[in-house]
Amino acid sequence: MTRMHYTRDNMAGLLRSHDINPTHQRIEIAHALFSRQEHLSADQVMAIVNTRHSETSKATVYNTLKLFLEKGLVREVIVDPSKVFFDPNTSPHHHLYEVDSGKLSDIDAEHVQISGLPPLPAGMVTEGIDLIIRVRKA
Amino acid sequence: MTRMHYTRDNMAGLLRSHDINPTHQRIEIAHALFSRQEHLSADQVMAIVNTRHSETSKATVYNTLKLFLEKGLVREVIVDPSKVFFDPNTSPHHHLYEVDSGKLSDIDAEHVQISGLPPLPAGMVTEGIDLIIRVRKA
DNA sequence: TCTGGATATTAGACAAAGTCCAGATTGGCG
DNA sequence: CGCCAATCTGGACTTTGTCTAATATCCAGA
Repeated sequence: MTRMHYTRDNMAGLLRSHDINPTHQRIEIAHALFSRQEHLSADQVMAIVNTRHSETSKATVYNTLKLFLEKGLVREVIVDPSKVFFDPNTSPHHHLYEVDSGKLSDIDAEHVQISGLPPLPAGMVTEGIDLIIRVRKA
Repeated sequence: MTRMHYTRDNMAGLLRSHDINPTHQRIEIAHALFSRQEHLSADQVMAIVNTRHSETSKATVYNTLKLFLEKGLVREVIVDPSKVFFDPNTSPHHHLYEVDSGKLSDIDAEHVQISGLPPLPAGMVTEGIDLIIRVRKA
């Protein structure tokens, strides 16, 4: 994958390619996530988007993040009981969570192998596998 | 491990062996979790404990569950962004989460192998590895 | 250009999970 | 019995997220 700049113009294209109508607010929110390539909570997204010029409401931030999720533009990471993180990296990967600091980082799934899992219950399909390594200072 | 009955008397012993003062409320809460061998949320624990005679306050339920957690009596399972589950099974195992129904079940870790993980950051130790298989109806 | 309707956004009320605190209860022990 | 520490309690509070009804925006077609 070629490196690209996460300009707002490119965001519009990205949204369109995921079948999302690229409105002003959606572009700002996508830009917040993708230009940072970081895991952000809804709160953080709202803070970032609202330091820039245009104001975006809480409802829109939540609506938009949910929309991005449905359209496969971002992934949800559930590591902290108090808030959900949104991850602009949708390629297969796992997570390393530093419990003390709350820092969350990616582990590329390419070399990780999980074997010996029992068969799924009948009529079920895997929606996703979340592997979280929780670490703390020694 | 021999099968045992999770009587309230046995709960007192269990608590003591984990360095927890076995009060009336704590025994009831432990009993709720261990006699069912199920994953329960704080809400569910409170509901169960309060259908029986003695009333236990919300604060006590939360305090007690946190205490059990610190003392290694239960494990925390974070799969649902809206509530934490407490797991009386502390032996190494993973989880299967049925997204639609919210049903959560155990996967014995004995035969599951996870390989190829990168080394931990310097000065960090693993606190736990959470593997969650999210499934849904086909 | 004007208009209608679909889509998107908004403020703010609301809900649910969890925390916090100051006062009341309990229980063990001398 | 009376004391002290540990525990428990109700209720106010915080935070994350949802809902709703009203408004704004956009665009296609006349």
